[in-house]
Amino acid sequence: MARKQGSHSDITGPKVRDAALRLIAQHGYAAVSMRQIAAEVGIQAGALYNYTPDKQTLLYDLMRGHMTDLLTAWSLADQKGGPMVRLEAFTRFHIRFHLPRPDQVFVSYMELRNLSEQNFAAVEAQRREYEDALEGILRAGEAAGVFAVPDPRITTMALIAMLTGISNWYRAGGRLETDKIEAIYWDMVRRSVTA
Amino acid sequence: MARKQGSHSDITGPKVRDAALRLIAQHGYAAVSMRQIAAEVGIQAGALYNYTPDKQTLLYDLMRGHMTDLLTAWSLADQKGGPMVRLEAFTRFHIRFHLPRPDQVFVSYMELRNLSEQNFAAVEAQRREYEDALEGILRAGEAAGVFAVPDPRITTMALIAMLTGISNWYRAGGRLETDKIEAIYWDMVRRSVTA
DNA sequence: GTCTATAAGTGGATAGAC
DNA sequence: GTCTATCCACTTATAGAC
Repeated sequence: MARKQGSHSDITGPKVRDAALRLIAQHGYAAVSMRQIAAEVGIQAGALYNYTPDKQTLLYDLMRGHMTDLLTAWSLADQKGGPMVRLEAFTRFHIRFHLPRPDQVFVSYMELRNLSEQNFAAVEAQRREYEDALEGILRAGEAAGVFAVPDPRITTMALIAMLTGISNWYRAGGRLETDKIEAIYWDMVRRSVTA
Repeated sequence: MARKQGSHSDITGPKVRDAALRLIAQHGYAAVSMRQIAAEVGIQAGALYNYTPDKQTLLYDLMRGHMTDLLTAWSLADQKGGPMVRLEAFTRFHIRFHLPRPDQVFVSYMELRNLSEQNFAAVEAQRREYEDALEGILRAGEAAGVFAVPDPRITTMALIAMLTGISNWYRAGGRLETDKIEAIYWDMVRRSVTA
């Protein structure tokens, strides 16, 4: 189907988000200008405002979208079964989901303070929902006598920090395959919650 | 000893660094202006340049100073003894050093990308030195048969991420005492490196 | 949908008076 | 050592032509 010259909203929209994500991950939200994003896309700065009402909303959409993707993917990956099975599923899921998305991880953990109060609250609620998924698994395991976890909330924060920290050093094509990384971390997670 | 009016370099210098640290931790390096820092100190923006040649150097001094303090403190806290003793010392030291310094931790981990290439290399070398201290303990324990650590480098990164992550949720005066937090994390660390 | 032009304001940094 | 005043590059966002 023929399309009018200059009408590219269906392709330019994603390009704007991609460029914004890459540039913000590299330089930070405050350090990136709308002109830089526009230049990366190949348009003028004014045209960006066809795709976002303002810069703040652009950041919010990136972070909100990442968390929504994460929660949706986990709801599909969550296993039926005992706490040990579910904890292994969570561990492997977290690694597999985050490793291919270094820019999203970086932006989602570094730019929280640049969200407006309302936008921060919304993203924080999503993060809490994800943390609660792990905490629920730990509590189920503690109740079943499979885990020895004196403080499930603290252990949740400790495990998520440990797993998310992979993104600080992992580089695609590096020394270790994803499978090997999963195995090493699952080993540590399992040992740290069992007596 | 009498002092000339308006001559306050010995007190203004620290006030500039304190204000910069607090503001950068809260809003981010790129989002904080020299005018804001000056206002926080109670001077005009131009006077800041008596204490730093430029904004970049101010950030570098904060991060460099924090890492120097960390390395110096660890060199004093490092225990003689077996790997288990030293690992516990490292774990408790890391927590005790970082918890009272939330702003330094935040800035040192979030603003790396805003350092110039040279400044980044210098800070990164200090961070590597600290990581290597832990890695050395893990390797000694593996060699002695005390630990079961298949990949000491990965375990180093995992443990530091887990411990540093405390700063993401810890608030002074919260539910848990520092001693209790130390105990919970040392328990997890110990279990995760032993078979 | 994209462009050019522009409004209105802020950024880091410097000069020179005191 | 601190001030005021200033330079000028750069910021987000909008208006209106095409």
